[in-house]
Amino acid sequence: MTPVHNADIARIFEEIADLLEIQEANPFRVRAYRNAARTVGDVRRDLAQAIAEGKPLPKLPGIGADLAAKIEEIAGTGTTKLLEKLHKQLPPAITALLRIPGLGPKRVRALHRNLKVQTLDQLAEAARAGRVRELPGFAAKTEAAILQAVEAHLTKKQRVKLAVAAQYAEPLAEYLRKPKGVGEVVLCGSFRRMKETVGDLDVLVTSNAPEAVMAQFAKYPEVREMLASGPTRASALLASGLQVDVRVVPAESLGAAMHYFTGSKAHNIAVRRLAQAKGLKINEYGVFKAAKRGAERRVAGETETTVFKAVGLPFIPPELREDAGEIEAARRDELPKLVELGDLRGDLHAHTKATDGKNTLREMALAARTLGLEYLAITEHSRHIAMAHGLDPQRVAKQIDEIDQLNGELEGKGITLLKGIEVDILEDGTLDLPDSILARLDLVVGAVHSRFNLPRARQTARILAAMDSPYFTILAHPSGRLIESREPYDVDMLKIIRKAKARGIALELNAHPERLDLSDTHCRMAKEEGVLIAISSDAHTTFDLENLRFGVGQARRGWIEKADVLNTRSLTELRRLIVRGRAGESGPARPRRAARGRKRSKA
DNA sequence: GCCGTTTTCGGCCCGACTGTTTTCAGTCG
Repeated sequence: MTPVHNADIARIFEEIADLLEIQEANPFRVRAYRNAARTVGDVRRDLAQAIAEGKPLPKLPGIGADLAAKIEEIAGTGTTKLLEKLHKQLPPAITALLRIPGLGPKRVRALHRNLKVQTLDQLAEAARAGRVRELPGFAAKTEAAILQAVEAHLTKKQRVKLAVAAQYAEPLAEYLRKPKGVGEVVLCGSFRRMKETVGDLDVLVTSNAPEAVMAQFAKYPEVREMLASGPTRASALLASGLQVDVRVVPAESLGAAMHYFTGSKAHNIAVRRLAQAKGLKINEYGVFKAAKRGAERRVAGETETTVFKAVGLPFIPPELREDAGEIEAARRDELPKLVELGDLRGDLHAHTKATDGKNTLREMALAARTLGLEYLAITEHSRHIAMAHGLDPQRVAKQIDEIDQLNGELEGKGITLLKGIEVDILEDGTLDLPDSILARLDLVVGAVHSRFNLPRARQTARILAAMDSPYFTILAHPSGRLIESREPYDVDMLKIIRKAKARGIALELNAHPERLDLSDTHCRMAKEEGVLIAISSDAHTTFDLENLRFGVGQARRGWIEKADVLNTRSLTELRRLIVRGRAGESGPARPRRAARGRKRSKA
């Protein structure tokens, strides 16, 4: 049997939920399985491994005796009798039909019962033959929509990277501000939460003339197709393929609507549950208290702060709203004070024309100064990266001289270049340049750029070995993933984080929108272990320096505070921390302390 | 299927839009 991971258990619970739903089982039973899937999927500890080691299953919210037993069963056998039973009653492939927009459990059940549809292909076939429209509850229009959706599903669009979504979202928001009567236009949803990818854009508009907003939206030149359109709400597909949902609310509901449309869904559910316990109801128009004879009294909703206050919480920043412990932390008034872009005093990873960058040393230095940074580390690739003209020791020495000279010219101008390198970690864990040259640099950023598919143990050992170098300052893009296009390499991140702690090494949060690596969960892990994060642009052009804002967004999602970030330090303090790291002291990292806010109770 | 300093039974988040079963179920976010 292949090893069972938490994601496997989660997938089985999801499948059970889908199948039960098609069978019209008790919806709360279905929800219990969906909640369990999410909970298990988010747990950091490998449950099957814990069970194999004879440890008791931790108490997880929403997992009672029955589901706990099923987790143990899946851990032991890779499946559960309930799923097998459901597979005998319904074709396994049928759950794929639920992924088609417009098809829920009721319709899937009808399609299966009456047309014997079991797969997406069979569904497309039935729709083309005009058999779907003959079912009660379906008609020609529905049939056409289903057919189109099934065909589109085969060329499923990827989620859009945050930085890409920003390019579409910001001009649209500007456009929607034009009609008369418009107050605020706020981009909500996962975009506001700074998630690394965005599924669709949620745009909130306050206006006393919603028709004008809807009309304006319908005329937006980038709208390819209106998917739905009512007096206060509309959805459209943009030419870019991005779906946009626009919602108009009165100004007095702005806070409630912002909270509602920012999500996450899990966070909203948790907050509404709190409200319910206080006899309150929250919707996108406000917070309401039941009054006499079924009437309702509005008690909050103008701003998000009033919404949170109504349920007894301080304001929770959008990036934390994942129901990942933020509500518990808020209740105890222990929310982190999240790092902000303005807290960054330098950038510790950048390239120039000497390798694969596009700008000169001077151009990069001046661009960094323009952004208000006090220092910028130049960290070129090392010789192993031939295609990027990686530097050999002679060229590193030459750049050291150039930087010294430029720093002399820039003296007193508010920007200092640091001499660094992005040195390759070779397959055997050695570094791509000799100590003699590394010793002459201000900082050494180590990175994996090859052999991504080594087995977990070897990949981990490789990186741990590299971190033994006394010059190693920062581990660059620690997981190696490229969002939506390359999976992270298989490593034991906890071991790496603990090694970083022991050696006084910082972990990079690479702010490039393709990477955003560390992930938010690994940021939290690093923080809990007392390891500092370097939020770095990995700039290859002067423009790239502005990507730092996405890195900060990701750090905030990872509960990172100013003090957790290496490059919020002054240049003097930074140099001191690096020297301590070289001395083998528990360098940049600061003393471990209790995690602020209980971790997600599910984790 | 889970959960409980108001409960071991009876709750479990809520409203808009669409198409069609003309008064509302199904789906979605």
